[in-house]
Amino acid sequence: MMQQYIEPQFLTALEKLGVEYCSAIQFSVPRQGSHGHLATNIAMMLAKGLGKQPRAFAEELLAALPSSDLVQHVEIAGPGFINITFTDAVYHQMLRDLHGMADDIGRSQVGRGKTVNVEYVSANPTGPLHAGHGRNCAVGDTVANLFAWNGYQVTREYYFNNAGNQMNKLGESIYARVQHRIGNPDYPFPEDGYHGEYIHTIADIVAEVHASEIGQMTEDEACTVCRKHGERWCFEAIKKTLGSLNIQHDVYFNEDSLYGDGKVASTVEELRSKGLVYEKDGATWFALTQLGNQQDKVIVKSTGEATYRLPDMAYHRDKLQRGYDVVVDIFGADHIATVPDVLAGVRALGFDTDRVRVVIHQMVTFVENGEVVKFSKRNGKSFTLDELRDEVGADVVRFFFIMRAVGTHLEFDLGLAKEEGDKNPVFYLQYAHARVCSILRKAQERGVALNADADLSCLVHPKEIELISLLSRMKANVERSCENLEPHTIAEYLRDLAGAYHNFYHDCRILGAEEPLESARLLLADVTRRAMRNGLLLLGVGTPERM
RNA sequence: GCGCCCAUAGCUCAGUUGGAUAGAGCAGCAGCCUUCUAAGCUGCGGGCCGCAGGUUCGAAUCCUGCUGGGCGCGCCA
Repeated sequence: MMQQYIEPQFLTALEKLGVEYCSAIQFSVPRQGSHGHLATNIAMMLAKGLGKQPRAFAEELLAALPSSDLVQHVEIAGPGFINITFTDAVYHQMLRDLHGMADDIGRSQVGRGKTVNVEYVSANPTGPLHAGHGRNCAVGDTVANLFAWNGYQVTREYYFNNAGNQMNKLGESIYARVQHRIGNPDYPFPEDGYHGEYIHTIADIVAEVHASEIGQMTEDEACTVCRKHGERWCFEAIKKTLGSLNIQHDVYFNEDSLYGDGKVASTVEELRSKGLVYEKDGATWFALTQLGNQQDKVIVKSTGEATYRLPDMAYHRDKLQRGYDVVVDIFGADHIATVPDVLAGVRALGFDTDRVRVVIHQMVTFVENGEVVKFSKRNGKSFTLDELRDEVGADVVRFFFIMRAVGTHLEFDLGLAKEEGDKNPVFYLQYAHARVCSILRKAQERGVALNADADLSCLVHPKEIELISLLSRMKANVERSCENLEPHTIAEYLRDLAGAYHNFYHDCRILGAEEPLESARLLLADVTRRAMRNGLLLLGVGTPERM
């Protein structure tokens, strides 16, 4: 936001010097206060091509720079940086502009008119979500939110498979428990069956609902009944878990439908017509090596069933055909091997895979008291996302899973997560929000009204300027976070923002300050409240007004 | 053996797409509430940015090669 006041003047100066430069001038906010409010390396970037010394060229540039009452002074530093120090008037103008945005602070329109499909969670209905799924859920939903906050029209999609081996195992596992229940304790439990507590729960339901007829059915019929109950139960459980984390999908896409409407078959035929498919050992192979990948892979087994790669390609083709400008996949690191194959296939089918953006997040380790926690304390088996949420709360779940860069292995500290106080980073943000709300409430009680026309020129304290500066950068941060698919940068930004507010609050008395200071500070507090609130909404966590 | 990801303070991690003296939280130590929420703020200590080369005005960041860890490499998903 700040650079909009100075960039045109640099362009004018360059023009005056007869230097052609087409890309945007880079400005950055220096870490160090003594380096001014904004710095540019433009002189260093261009000096070499012009055969000049960076500092000498910077001198020429400054001489050609039109004067402005928004700029206090400009200086050349170090190897050729140009450091710009603004007058406080720039900050007052920015705060005024931010206030004018009302509840749109931090929103951008860079994606206006564009559509995006974000696919995430996508766990098959063979059981409740486990704690490790949490990262996919939180990252996916936050990425979807980021697109929405950048003006894109977003479709949140869940891809699932309710056919095949794993689902049959589910049905068989439930059926075995039903048999145990109805007086057949020796009925064999399937090898690699599902052992969770929930299988018993579903078996209870089946035994109750189908009490009379289950004994009459053939094993196959009974397993099918069990599988259907299992699927329904699991999906309900999954959706309930997601709902409790503030996550709702727009589309549940059934993999099986790709067989029904011929999209899987046509994918094979199209690839075959391009000479990329061959038969060997009774199976159908996809010639990935011809596309530069490491090895050819089976796409239809000798049994006639497809391997997952094939419907995956058909599915991605379908999403691209639906016309989304951007198609985003959120995958765990364990799925990494399939990505290049699927993309190669879709590319071979004639689609521009630049439209596909894949977010691969690394695995999660849960730690408590310095020890790795692998299993649930409650049942000694897998640790469910519900249990995690019950233990630490939905806000903490969402925040902890996105607070680290997706590319790094995440250590989820349960001890820290359960902490309801100052150590917990979510509370730090929420507390800042609640604190601003509190002061606005108090102002109202005292009859001090928020004045949109307040004279802001009295805001000159360094902590006030720093807070405004940070607020002015929110939109750019939201844009960059979306462009790079890096939700954690929002968490970082909000921590800085909360810190800047606490600093301001500590050093600058608001209520009771002499007018026009009181009104100006109150306005600054209110803008901070809305920015903080928007940031928390973007992350999908609560925005408490009292704590 | 091959592919992808990672390596930064005692611990967990940031690092503005290659910038100036590498930052934060936690842990440790020392301070700040008769006034708007102390779930806050201030200060101190703590570093061969895994190792070795290379690219250039300039590298934690880019390239190459090592070392150490994670995830994969199936006619499972």
